[in-house]
Amino acid sequence: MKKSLADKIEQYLKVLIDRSEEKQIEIQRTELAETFSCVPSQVTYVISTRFQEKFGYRTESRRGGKGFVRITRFTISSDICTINDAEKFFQLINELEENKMLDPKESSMLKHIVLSVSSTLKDEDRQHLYNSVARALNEYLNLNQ
Amino acid sequence: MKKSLADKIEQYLKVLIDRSEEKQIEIQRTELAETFSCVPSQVTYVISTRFQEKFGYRTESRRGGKGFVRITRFTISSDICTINDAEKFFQLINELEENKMLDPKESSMLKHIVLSVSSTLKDEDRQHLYNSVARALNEYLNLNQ
DNA sequence: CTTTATTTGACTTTCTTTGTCTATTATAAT
DNA sequence: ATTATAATAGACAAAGAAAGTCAAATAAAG
Repeated sequence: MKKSLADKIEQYLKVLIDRSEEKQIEIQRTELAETFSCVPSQVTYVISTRFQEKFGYRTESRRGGKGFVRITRFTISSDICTINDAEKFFQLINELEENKMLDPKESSMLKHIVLSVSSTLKDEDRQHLYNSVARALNEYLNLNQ
Repeated sequence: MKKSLADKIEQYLKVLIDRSEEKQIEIQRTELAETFSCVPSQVTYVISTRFQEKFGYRTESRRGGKGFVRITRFTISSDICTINDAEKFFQLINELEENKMLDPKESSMLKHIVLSVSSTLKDEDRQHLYNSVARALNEYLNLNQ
């Protein structure tokens, strides 16, 4: 397969992430664009298509002077949580966020809390947690229009 | 991350606060500006963007001769270890809301979810839930300053 | 040939830096 | 005591420095 520019940038970033201690890198969009002699929005394109949550990456960024894009690879260690349920729960939250039922902060707060709490539970309790939180959240959102 | 000047000043102040006995410092805006070779309003900018109530800081100041800016880090008084019933949990949430660490919507959403989930649990699991959610929430709020 | 993915560029938003002008307060002068 | 002066900090706005958005043009895949 002939590698597109997007593929090359993707690979470049993934190598950087793999090599990094924290499985996390920070880049400057403009700088990276210069490295690959392309427009900055090309970098945005690569990040938004290849480094989504569903692929195990999270991104944050800051605009303005000394701005950056941070990409983190998160690994859900399969022995601690049943990927299936956590994943479905995350999916639900993401959907709700997309549909503007949840703000980004609310969304990330819920994810953090549920993930953290679930890690203290036994397998069957964990499953119950995802389920009951999802139902409670649904109920709350219905009650509040 | 390439640190902006604002980031550096922020970090400097946070170190000072952490080291202080009372989690409180007093600085002179002009002096600090000189230390960092910048205009005084840069210091104002850092303080107003990074040391807001929602991040757990309060500021006071006085103009004129012997003027100062005082920054206080306030900590949530509730001891998380003892959060093991609904009442204490709700108290914590209310406190966080008063301190602007949580919006009203976030606050009521959390209450609803935790109450609803807890109603499906046995007594000892319920205790555990309040406690682990409180911990996770605290962790989240700390991570996001 | 149609559909999907990539590339590009113009425009927008956010965050930072700097500067100017205003408000407040302690102190010195009257 | 009253007033003037100097020493602060605050408010606000302009300029600068990134990143984001969106849609049109192009290329690749089916």
